[in-house]
Amino acid sequence: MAQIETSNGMPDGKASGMRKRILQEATLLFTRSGYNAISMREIAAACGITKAGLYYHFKDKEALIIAVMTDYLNDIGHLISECRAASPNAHGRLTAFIRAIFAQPAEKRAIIRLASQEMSNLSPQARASFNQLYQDRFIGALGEILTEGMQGGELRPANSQQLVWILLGMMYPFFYPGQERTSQLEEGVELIISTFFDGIARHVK
Amino acid sequence: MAQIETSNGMPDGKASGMRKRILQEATLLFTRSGYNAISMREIAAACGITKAGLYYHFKDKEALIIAVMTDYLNDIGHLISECRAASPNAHGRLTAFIRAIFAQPAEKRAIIRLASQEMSNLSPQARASFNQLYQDRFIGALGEILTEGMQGGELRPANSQQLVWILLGMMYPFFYPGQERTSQLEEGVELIISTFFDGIARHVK
DNA sequence: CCTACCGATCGGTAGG
DNA sequence: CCTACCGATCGGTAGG
Repeated sequence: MAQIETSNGMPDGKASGMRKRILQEATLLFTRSGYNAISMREIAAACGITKAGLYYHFKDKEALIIAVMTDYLNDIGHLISECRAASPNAHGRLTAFIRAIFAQPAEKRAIIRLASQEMSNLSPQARASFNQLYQDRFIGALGEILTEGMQGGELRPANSQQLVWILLGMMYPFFYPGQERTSQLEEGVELIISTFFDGIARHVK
Repeated sequence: MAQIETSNGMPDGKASGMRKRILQEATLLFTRSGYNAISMREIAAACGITKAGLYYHFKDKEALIIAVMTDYLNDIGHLISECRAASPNAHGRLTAFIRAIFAQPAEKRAIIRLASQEMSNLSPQARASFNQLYQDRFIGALGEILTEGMQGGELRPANSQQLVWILLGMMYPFFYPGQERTSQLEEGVELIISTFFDGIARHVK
């Protein structure tokens, strides 16, 4: 493939173009096969550079996956803020969040799974700092929406943190590179929403 | 540590004792850190034998993880049969299943997560055959319980296969080696059950 | 960003 | 010929 760089000769710029390219390719490869299954050589080859070139942009392999996950967590943080502003109640806010996540490219939302999956393979320091970001930007922000919904009487009282995990868990199977699951994605999204809020039992109206 | 073998001198027996020991240790290590993060040397050391000894019992690393996952899938198959027999309706059968899974040692139920997670790291042949077993013993068996519940009017109509994935997804976060999640496990189990069947919205009775 | 490499460790197998 | 391994090393590859 030909090179895609639209500009070069920027010696001190942070957004070098290649850095973004590396993050894109690493996201694809890591979410497809896992952190340990992907070598720095493979990522370099996907980017059209050598392995040593990778180490110019990222200190080591861990710094690369941390960048992938941190960038996405920041996106998620903004997304949750928008969903909160878009509706006054928990149902509206959370359905907006769920639909927005599934409107993303599959390899983007797969980073949520990647983060849970590879947390144990991070160094203790990286794990600690990333875990805090994960809690602040993601789990905590969703938990607040649930807590407010319970206080307003919209939702029945429960452990908000556990409910966040349960909601994310329901979405989890759709974060794998599935086969025909893609064509049934819209159906799955609505099933997640209706199950989470109303359950699957046939209620007497 | 001392050897734990209770008997020896069984020249033609298949259950050699060491084979079970290997499967136990591999289960712990693989579920804790993932397939690629654990070396055959580490598994051998945990068993008190050399790496070459491992290869006497298992042809290669893939055969070992396949054995871990297949043995557990067979247990699950029996478990689902028992849950089916224990109750006449979907609610009773599935709550029995969920409670039984969470009554297992954490590293046992973590194999469910391991299977989803490491499927992509298996060779195409192994993946194909394992996927079929997974579908037969697990996903399909649970899907049947849901389908029957819908036909009997107990559950509202929906895509059974997707609902199985959603139910397993809800349990998924509790399949990680969590910290304080263990003390809140019973609360989490009941929250999964009540959410799956009734949802989290405050319904008018 | 590349060429040219390193210490170490990977999964797997030899003869005994 | 068999079992249940061991000590040493194979060809390749990991991150750096």
